[in-house]
Amino acid sequence: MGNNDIKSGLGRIVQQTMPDIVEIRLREYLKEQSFKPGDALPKEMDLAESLGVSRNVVREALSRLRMLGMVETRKKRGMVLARPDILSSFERVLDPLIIGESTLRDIFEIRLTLEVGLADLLYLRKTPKDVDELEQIAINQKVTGGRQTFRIKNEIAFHGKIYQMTGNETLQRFQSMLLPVFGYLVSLEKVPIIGKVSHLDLVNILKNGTKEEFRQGMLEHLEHHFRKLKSM
Amino acid sequence: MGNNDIKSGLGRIVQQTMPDIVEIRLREYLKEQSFKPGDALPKEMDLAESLGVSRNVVREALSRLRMLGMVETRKKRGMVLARPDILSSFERVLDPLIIGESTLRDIFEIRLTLEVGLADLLYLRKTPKDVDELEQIAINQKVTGGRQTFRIKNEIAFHGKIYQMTGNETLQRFQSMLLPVFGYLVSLEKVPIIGKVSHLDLVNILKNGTKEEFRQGMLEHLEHHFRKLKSM
DNA sequence: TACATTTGTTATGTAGTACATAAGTACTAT
DNA sequence: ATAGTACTTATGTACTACATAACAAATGTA
Repeated sequence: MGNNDIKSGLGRIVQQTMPDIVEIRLREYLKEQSFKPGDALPKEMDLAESLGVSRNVVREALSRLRMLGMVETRKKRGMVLARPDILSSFERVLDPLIIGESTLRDIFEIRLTLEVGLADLLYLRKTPKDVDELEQIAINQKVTGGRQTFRIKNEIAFHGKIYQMTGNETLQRFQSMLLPVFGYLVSLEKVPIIGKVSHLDLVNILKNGTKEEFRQGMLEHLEHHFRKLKSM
Repeated sequence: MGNNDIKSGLGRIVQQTMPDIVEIRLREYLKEQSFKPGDALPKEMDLAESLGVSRNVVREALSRLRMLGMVETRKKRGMVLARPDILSSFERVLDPLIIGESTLRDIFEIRLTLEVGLADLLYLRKTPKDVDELEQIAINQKVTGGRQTFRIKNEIAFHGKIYQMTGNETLQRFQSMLLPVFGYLVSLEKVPIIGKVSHLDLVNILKNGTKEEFRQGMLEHLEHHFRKLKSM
């Protein structure tokens, strides 16, 4: 067994520092006291005193919560619990160069899973206007044709539009922040392969076909990706 | 137009503090210099001097990156860039009591989307052993029967097992950290409704049926949830 | 020479003080 | 009563000091 196995199996023992502890305590405190967005928090000095640490440490912990959007601070008025944006924290660590290869593949699979599963939301919320716009994108692709950069841009536009049509804002933002990851993966491909079902085919299904047909169509559109997964 | 519209439309102008700026600068720095996991960072004092800020500010920024798992610090050895766990940062802000209602619904939809789309991965990776275990869970449910707490626990076990069977670790962890959210949503339900397709039905499809049948089965299993979405 | 122990150096971790700044609050004058 | 002023207070930033851990070098011993 190589050294790598040990590392990934055990992970490093990280000595908890005071800010770590204070961060956790603060989270617990906010929960226990069932703070709601808008409520005011005690001031830094009081917290430091209660916890028996320096103001410095408290500030580090607060800085973290602030970064996550859990609290906002204003001079003199003190701190207020806020409603964090769940995805912004996610975005911060999502860099294809930093995250590991297995995670990269996981994320790719999740995308495929989502797009095949999207059919129901799509048929629930799609509007004729949306479908028209999607068609325009698909047509544009056919016109501009093969060139690589255009192809990728259009690919993004098409699939992005589909996510947007679901009316699920979180999903949409999730997809948009995954784009760099896919861009990275596509750049690794040497020869771009085109699926059996084209974007225009998908649009036509959306116009006249059923949910099941769309799912099947999307599946075939993405099929070569799934084939690649099989061999991994 | 009510005050609420203004608030949600504009959002608060947040004055950027020095730690905010330093955090961003550090990220840029890491990217530009194309640091790889394991590489050593400059020491705090050097950073503070280069950036023209106090060590305090640098430490706050570093504390944030440390929380996200982007850097690890060890006494004397300095800091090294680490491979962040993309989901742990996510987990920190995922509290059903804090996140807004619309986001809650979005997440719920994402779960449904995922589970319907899972079929392909599932058929790609499932083993007879997995299917047996899943069957056991489904049988247990039938035996223990109706009691509420058991029912929920079993529901979690069943769907959790399915995620596990996909072999996608990220997906699995994602699901497990969403559990509190669903627990919260279920607790809001007054009368639990059972889908047309039971867990045992799904197991049988997994044994003898096709991917398409499974997708259809899962869809009907979750159908009452989709119905609820329609009326929102 | 090889190994164990001690000492020293250095970078991070924590505490504490000081002051700037912004945002309320109370008070005053027209 | 309103406008303007002075005061108060909590956060933001800087600086100093020292504890602690980890590595490095030097010293001592077999």
